[in-house]
Amino acid sequence: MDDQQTATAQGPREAAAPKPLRADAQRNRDRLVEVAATAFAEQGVDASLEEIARKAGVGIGTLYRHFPTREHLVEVVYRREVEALCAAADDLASHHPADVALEQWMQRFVDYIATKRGLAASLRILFNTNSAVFSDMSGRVSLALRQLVEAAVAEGSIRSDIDASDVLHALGGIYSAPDTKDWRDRSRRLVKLLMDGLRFGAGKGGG
Amino acid sequence: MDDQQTATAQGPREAAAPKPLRADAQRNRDRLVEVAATAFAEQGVDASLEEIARKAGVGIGTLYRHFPTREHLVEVVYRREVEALCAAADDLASHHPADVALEQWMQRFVDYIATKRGLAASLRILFNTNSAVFSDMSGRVSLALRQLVEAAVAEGSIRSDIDASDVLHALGGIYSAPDTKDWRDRSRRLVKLLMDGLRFGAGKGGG
DNA sequence: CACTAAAGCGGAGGCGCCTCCGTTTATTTA
DNA sequence: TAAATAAACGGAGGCGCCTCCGCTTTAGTG
Repeated sequence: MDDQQTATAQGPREAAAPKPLRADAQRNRDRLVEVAATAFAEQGVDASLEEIARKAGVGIGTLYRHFPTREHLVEVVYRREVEALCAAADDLASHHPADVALEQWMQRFVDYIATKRGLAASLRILFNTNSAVFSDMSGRVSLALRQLVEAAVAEGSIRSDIDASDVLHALGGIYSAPDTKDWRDRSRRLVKLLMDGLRFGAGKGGG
Repeated sequence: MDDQQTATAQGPREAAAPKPLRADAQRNRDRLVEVAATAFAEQGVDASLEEIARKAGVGIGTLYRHFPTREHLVEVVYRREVEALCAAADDLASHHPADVALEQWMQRFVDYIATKRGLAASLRILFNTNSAVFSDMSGRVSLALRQLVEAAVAEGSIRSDIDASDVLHALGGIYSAPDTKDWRDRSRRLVKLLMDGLRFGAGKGGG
């Protein structure tokens, strides 16, 4: 995740040498992504690029050299966040009982989605333009979820007659829920409810 | 079609009094639509609004008063063109044998689509935002087509074992064809081919 | 360390977007 | 026709986008 370029959509066949950036360039690039992540979260994907550059302490020209279009920048930020979400799965799994890890991860998922609501339209454009990005990312997310669910089933802390895709389906309901003011709270409750259901009748000795 | 406002998406229930525009306002509005139609056709929907205003001989403020967003203007232009296309159907029908009218209308349809290729993405945004526009417009187009087809069948100049929806389906193929350089020519040939097929085995005395 | 080429920087400049509001004009009323 | 007023005009101004290119910094070489 901290690797340098996260090359923007490699050409169709093979990934040519990504070529290491000069130290200062790398620093600026990281700064820009960092600032952009905040800006997009706070103001949506229409946040001013000039302001992002300013806050990152670089010239607008530098921003454009690294990210020739707004979409490039959005994509990199989006990837980074999905990867952080997936990394959190491993982290939670190694510090908590499996069912707790699952629950906390789902709550974090809700938080993540919360920042993306309203950006749906813009993201949809991105996905239409480059649908590989979307399938790649959603693949990672569902992999992370599957591992958490399977661990919890194996541990016997949730019931064994469901699988990851059922849980994903339930989370899908969260995403498509109308965008009301109390969306976040309702979603958190929904996750709790879901966990209660999952824990109910868990075989103490595993599936 | 020369009516004044072509109100931009009336509220959900009922159309309130559209209120006549002042004479100068009407004149400016018409001018803007006229110029915009040309500009969009030549440069795509990203044509400069300031330049459109300039060419129409009005200030940018006037343009924005009439069309608060770019999409409003695009929509009005789009409607106007669809209506012209449909009106052409009646006109052709009353000046030519039905099969000739049908053929010429389809060629004109190809021309129309030709100007819209590449704008697909922008139009899709419009339709996502306001899908009523799309269904309304496509309804008009298919009505026009149906009348032409039925007249030709009745006249006996094309075969009677097909109907308008078959023809529409064939035209759909044209639209979704890849956007190559020779698209227009290929489409014209396709229309000819389609007409040959339609004429083949036409009952001389009607269906 | 000095030197150099390549890589990177950054902001001025030109353009477009859109809002705001003082000025102009069409229409109504007397 | 003149006055009154609501409607419409239009462009200056502030901001953002993006390109272009002269200047600076880094990484390599002797």
